[in-house]
Amino acid sequence: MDYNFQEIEKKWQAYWAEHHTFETKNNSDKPKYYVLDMFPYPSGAGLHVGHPLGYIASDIYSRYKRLKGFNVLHPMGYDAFGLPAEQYAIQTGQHPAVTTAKNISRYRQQMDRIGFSYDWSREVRTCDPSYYKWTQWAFLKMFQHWYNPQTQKAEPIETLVEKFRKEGKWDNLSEKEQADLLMNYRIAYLGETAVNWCPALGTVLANDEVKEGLSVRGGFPVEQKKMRQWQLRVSAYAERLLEGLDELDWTDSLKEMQRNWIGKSQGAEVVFHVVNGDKEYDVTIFTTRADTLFGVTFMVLAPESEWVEKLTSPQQKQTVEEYLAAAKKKTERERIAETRKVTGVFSGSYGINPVTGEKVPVWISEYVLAGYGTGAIMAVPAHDSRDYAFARTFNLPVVPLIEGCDVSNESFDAKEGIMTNSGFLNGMTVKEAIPAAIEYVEKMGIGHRKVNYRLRDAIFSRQRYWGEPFPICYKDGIATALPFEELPLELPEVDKFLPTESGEPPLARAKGWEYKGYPIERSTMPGFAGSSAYYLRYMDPKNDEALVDKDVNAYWRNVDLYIGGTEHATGHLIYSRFWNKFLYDLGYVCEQEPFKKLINQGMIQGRSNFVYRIKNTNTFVSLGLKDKYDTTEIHVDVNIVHNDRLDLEAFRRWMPDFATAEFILEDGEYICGAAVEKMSKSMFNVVNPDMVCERYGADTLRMYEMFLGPLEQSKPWDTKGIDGVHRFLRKLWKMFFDGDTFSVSEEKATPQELKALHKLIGKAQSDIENFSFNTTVSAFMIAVGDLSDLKCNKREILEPLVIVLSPYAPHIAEELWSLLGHEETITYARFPEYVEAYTVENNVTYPVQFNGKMKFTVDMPKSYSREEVEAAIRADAGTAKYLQGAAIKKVIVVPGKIINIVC
RNA sequence: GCCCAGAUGGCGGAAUCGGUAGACGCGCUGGUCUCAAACACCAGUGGCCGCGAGGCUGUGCCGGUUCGACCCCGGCUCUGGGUACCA
Repeated sequence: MDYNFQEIEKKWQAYWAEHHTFETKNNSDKPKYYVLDMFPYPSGAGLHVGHPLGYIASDIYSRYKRLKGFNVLHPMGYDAFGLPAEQYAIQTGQHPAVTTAKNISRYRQQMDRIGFSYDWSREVRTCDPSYYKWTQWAFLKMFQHWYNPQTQKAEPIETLVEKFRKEGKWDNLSEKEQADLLMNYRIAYLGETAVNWCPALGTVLANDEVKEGLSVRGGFPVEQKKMRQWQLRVSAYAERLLEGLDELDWTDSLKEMQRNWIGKSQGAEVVFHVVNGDKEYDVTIFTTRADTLFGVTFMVLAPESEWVEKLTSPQQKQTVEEYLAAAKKKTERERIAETRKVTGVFSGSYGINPVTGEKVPVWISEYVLAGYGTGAIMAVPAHDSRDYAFARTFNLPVVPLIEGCDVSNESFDAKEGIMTNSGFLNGMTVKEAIPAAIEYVEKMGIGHRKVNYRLRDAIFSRQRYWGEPFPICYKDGIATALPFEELPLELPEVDKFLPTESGEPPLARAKGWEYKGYPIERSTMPGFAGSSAYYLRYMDPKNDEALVDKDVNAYWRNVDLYIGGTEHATGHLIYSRFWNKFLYDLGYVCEQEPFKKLINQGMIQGRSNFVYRIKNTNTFVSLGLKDKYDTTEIHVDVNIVHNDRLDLEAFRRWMPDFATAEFILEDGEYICGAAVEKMSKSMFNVVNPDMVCERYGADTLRMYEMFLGPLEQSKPWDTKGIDGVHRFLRKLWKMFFDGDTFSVSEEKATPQELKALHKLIGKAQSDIENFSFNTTVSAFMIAVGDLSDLKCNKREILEPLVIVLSPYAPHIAEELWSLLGHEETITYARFPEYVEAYTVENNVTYPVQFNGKMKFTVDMPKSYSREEVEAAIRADAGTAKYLQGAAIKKVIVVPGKIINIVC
C-alpha cells in the first residue's frame, strides 16, 4: 500500500477538529506548560513557507510536552489592527474589517492544512470589541495610576492627590490646574514632545516604528514635530525592565538589544551659571564624565532646547534664528545623512565653569539632542570626539586632562590614565576620579548623582482609523476617562478612511462621536496596544468580567516558551513586559515577567530564479550561455522552475508577453540563474505552504522546514532536499507493510533493534528539549534506516517509534497508530521511556556486540609505549571484559585519563 | 564608530564535556531493475599521492596553551544582525 499523504492528512485533520482533540482545560492534575507563538498580522498575501517555521517548532514542542504528560496551552490568534488593511481601505473603500476577516479565514485554512495542534476555541482577534474591551480597560487603568518612585510601583492616582493635599499643593488649584498637574504623573498621559511625524501615513509613530528616518511600514520619510499626544510612561519602568532581563531565559543578543534600547548610563547633573548680558540663569547639564569638568571649554544647547531663547544675546539673535530655521526644515533622514557634518552658532552668552570659575561660551548645535539628558551639555573637546570635532571647526580651546595623552589630531575618549590639569583630581586614575568628582559636586551643592535612560515614553496615539478607540472624552478641555461600564467603546463607522480636509484624524468624520455631549478622543491606539497582553487573554478568552480570572492566571502564570522573530526586540517585547509589570503592580497578574523562555526563529529568505532575455528580442538564453549575448535579467516565478530548470511550456503560459518566447538551451534544458533575496511577491520567489502540502504533504513540509538548519538561523528556502525527507516518510510507511497488507509482528525485539530504537528516543528527547529540531530529523532517518536494514516490523519497536515521531509528523503517526489498533488519538500517548542500557556499548546489564570506539579510564603505565598501554588495558578487568580479546587497532592515551580504543 | 553573533566538503548542515572532523540529507559518479524513463535499491564521494594496502593534508588567516583544539586564549580578515551624534 502506498503512502497516501493527501488522504491521511485530510482524514486526521477532520478527526482532530471533530473530537476537539487540542482543546485545553484551565485546570488539571497535570503540570501546566504554556507554548506561545507570536500571532501574525493577517496580510492579504497569505502565508508563505517562511511564516510556519516558528509555528512548526512550537507545535512540535507542544505535542512533545503533551506526550510527556503536561497540560499544554497552545493557542493562536490574530494581530488584526494595522496599517496595511487601512491603506487598502483608503484605496478601495473596502472596510478594513471586511478585508481583515477575509485574510484571517485564508490564514486559518493555510494553518489547518499544516496540522497544528492549536486550541482554536481560545482564538483572539485584537480587532474584536470583546477583545479590545480589555485593551481599553488596561489603558484606563494606566490613566488612573501613577508611578511612585518611592515604592517603585504603580499606585492609584488618588494616593498622589492625597500627597499633594498634604503638601498643600492641591486645594488652591483650579479644576483645570489639578487636571494638568496629574497629567504629568499618570502612566497613560497626554503630553507634548517631539514625535516622529510621518506625513505620508498621516500619523505619528513610536521610535521602534522608525528605522533610519523611514517608517517601518511603507518606508515613508519621517520628521520630528512637537505635538501633544497620548503617551505611556514606559520610562518609569526602565530600571525594572533592565533588572528583569537577568532572570529570563532569552538569548544574550536579544537581552543585549533590550539593554542598549533601555540605555542606562550613570553620571551626574551639574549646574552651570550662565550670564546673558544682565540676566543670569542656572543651566543643568548631564554628564557621565564628571572627572573632566576641568576641561570644559564651552557649552552646547540642542536647537530645540528651551534655554535657546533665554540665552541668545540680542547681537546673535538673527544668526541663531536662521540656524534654528534651517535645522527645523530638515527631515530626520537628512539629519542622519548629514551626521558628522559639524554645524552650530554662538548664542552670545557665557557660562561659568563651576570648578575653575572660567568663562565658557554657550553654543547651539544639532549634535546635541533635545530628548536626552537635559538637552544641554558641557563640552570637553579633549576627551569627547564630538566635542573635539566641534572645537576644531569653531576654533575653541582644547584642554587635555590626562597625563601623556595626545590631542593634536583626535580626542582621547578612553576612560583610562592619570588625571592632570584637574585640581584636586590630579594624580588619580580616571576610574577613581569619576566618583570623586561627583562627590565633590554634591558637596559643593552644584549638582548631584543621576542615572539617565535612553528609553523614551511610548507615543500611544495614531491619527488613523483602524485601531482601538480611546475611552476618553473631553469635558471643557479636560481629558476624562469613560466609565468602565461603557467598554468596549466600539469603533464608529465613517464615510471615508482618510483624514478630514482640516487634517483631523478619520474618527472626526464619525457622526455623534461623543459621550454625553462631550467629544471623544479622535486618535486610535497603535498596533502594539493589542499585542501587549494577548498572552493573558488566551488563558481566559471568553471572560467578560476580567481580562483574565485570578485563579486561571494563577494556574497558567506566564508563557513558558515563546517563539517569534527578533524584529520585535525593541517594540512588542518591551511593551509587553512593561504592560505585564504594570498589571502585576495592580495585582491582576501573578508574574513579573510575561515570557520565561524566548526563542527567535530565523527568517526564511526567498530563492529567486532568473531568465535572461536577449535585448530587443523575445529569445531567452540559458545561464551557461548568457555571457555570449547582451541580455536583461528577469525574475521568473520559482513555481515554474524545478532544480533551476525552467518548465518552458509553463513559462510561455505564465505571461502573455512570453507566449511566443524562443529559447537557446544547453544540453536540451534551460538553466535559470538564482539568488537569495527577501521572499516577496515582486520577486516571484514566494512559495506557499499549500503548494508544498499539495505535492509532498504537511508531514514532509513540517519535517523539511525543521531539517533545513538550526531554528534560530536565517536560511533560504530551497526545495532541493525535500525529496530526501519525503523519501524517509515513505520508507517508514513501508516498514509497516508487507506488499499491500499491514503487517506487524508480535515477536520480541532483538538487542540491535532495541539499540536503534533507544538511540532515537534518547536523541529525540534531548534534541527537542534543546530546540535542536534539525538533528532530530537526522536521528529519525538513521533509526528508520537501521531498522529497515534489520527488516524490523515488530510492534515492540514500531509502536514507540511512531509516538516519538508524532510531534514532527502527526498525520502519518496517527494513521499508523490507528492501524496498530489504537482507538484513542496518539496526542496523549506516553512518550516512551529511554533506556540507556540498550544504547551504551559498555553497559554491564546489557552488553551489546563491541565494535568501534570506547572510552575507558584505566591506570596508566609509566611510559606510553604501545606494548605497555595495551598491557594496561588488558590488565584492567572491566575493560578487558568488553574487549573480549578483540585486536586493538589504535589507542589514544591521556596521562591517567582517557583512552579511545579502536578495534 | 560601538555592541552582538557567526565562518566546517560542490550545497544545507552534524560533532552533547577538549578525544577517530564531515553524522544526516541534497547533489554528483558507477551499478542493479526497465525496451526506455521515472521510482526503488546497492556502492563510492573533503583534497592530494597510490592499482592497492596505505600515506600526507584538512574546520576563514596568524600565533599560543595542551599528549591531543572546529571547540580554550591572544591578534587579524570577512559575513550577518542591532544601534547610531545618548554627552
